[in-house]
Amino acid sequence: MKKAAPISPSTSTAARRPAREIAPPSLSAAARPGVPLYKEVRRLMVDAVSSGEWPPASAIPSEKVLASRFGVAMGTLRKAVDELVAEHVLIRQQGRGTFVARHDRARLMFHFFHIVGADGSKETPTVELHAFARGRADADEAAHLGIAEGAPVFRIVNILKLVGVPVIMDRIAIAQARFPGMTLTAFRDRPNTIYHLYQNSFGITVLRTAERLRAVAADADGARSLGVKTGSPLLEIRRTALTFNDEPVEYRRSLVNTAKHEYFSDLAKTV
Amino acid sequence: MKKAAPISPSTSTAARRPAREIAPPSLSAAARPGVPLYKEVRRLMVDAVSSGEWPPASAIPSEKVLASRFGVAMGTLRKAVDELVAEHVLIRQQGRGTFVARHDRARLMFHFFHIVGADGSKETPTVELHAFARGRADADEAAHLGIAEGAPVFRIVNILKLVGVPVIMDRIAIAQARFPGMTLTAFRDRPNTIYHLYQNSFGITVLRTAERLRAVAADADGARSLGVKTGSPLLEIRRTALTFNDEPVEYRRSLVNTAKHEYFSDLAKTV
DNA sequence: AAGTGGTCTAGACCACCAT
DNA sequence: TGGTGGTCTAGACCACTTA
Repeated sequence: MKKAAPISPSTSTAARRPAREIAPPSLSAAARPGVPLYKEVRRLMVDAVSSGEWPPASAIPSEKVLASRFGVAMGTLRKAVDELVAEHVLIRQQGRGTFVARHDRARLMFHFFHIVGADGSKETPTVELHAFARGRADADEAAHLGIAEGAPVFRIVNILKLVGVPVIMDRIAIAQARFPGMTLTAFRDRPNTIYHLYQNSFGITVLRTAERLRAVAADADGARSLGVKTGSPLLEIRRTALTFNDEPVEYRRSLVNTAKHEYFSDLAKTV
Repeated sequence: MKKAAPISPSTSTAARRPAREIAPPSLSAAARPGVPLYKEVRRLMVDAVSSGEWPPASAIPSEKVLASRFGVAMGTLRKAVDELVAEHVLIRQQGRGTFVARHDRARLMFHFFHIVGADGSKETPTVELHAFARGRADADEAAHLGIAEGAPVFRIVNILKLVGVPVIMDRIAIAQARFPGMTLTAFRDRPNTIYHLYQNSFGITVLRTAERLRAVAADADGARSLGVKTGSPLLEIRRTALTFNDEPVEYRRSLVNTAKHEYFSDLAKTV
């Protein structure tokens, strides 16, 4: 076995290790008792991604190389990669390699944009920045961002238009501590999606979201922004965007005019 | 190799087959070219479940037995089972066996009931049957049930109460052809959930749902049923419930009073 | 003690992509 | 042609449940 740094053949919890590795102390990362080897490999790979060793869109080393680097068999390495592919952290491409997932427009639309036309068609919205301000987190924002009440935040208001008609008003709150140096111009002039900006300029990758929805009556502000009468029913979405380890990074309150659009939830495969 | 009925070592598409199986014709089910072996195994297992050979809650044969029965290696068999477990068709229990998933109350609440309190807590609702009737599918129902307009349907109206307060009005439509012999009493006196009734009395297992949400103003009927004023904002959910092969089996329109509750969507792991 | 699923190994050949 | 991921094999030992 010419492997480099076997993670940890130590505990008797995981499956059989080769006999010639009965004793050697864990070299790089000690696996805790009860944790399968492939989970430990997975953790090391998440570290490599979130630390920036493997930046977005880059190709990671081949499975053969990684198996050797971690001192595990191909099957074990693949099981770790399988999980990260399922969570959209990595993307496999047969014949080409495995890549760190990048937040491009297609991914945003597919995974994080749930408003569709009445016929189920999904259009890309045009985004208009209406406000960018510094402030201090209120209780609601603090709770959902996992920060202290009164901690400094950025607040952004966007109006999203579909086929020229305003349909969604987004009010976004992010912690200033997580996005140091964020500016109005960075936000306004970004050539790509907002999650792409988070990822490329601040090293924050949004992996999943939790959303809570309710029907509300339009207040004066919402009514004006979306061109409906005060009191009209609007769909309110409160979204928390999460990164690695389920850490919250963005809190977004959206108002949606569902007269000609709707929210689509495909609680699909393998939830 | 003392395996029983190797699925199909025929085409050169899948990976290596043992040399001594170069020629033998496919015995039970011919795998089509380009289809991996484990997908074919998976298909056979789905057949066994949906045909009733493995009824709900029953233990399926052990992995060793199944690998032999299908003439594949354990790893291949496990890959097929992995998928069905991820889709909640099967449930693995270490040391006990693998079982066909059953529609009990816990599963309903976890996978198919998305209304939570303002604090995120989930309570089990009490269900009141308000109407049961035969009718003919309108265009909307026909489209979502995959049947012809005018085809016979059952229509059920339920009021769901949380802590004694009516919060949800469900209007359910199902094709009579799929639920022969369905009666008011079967519906009213079921000791378990409605999906449990579908599964046990009609052999229909609901696997997943697609939901479309919008905010609407309460009409007279909805307002009366939910105890709110006409015109109040209500959350409308239109749900299509699907079984194997994504066949629609139930179309449900719900109205939800989201004054003190909300819809929770955890577009979580591995969507 | 026997049987089940859970993890892991150390390979093999295949399909695909880039060169 | 060489390298990548995709599939598959034939085992092993471990952890857990049940009897």
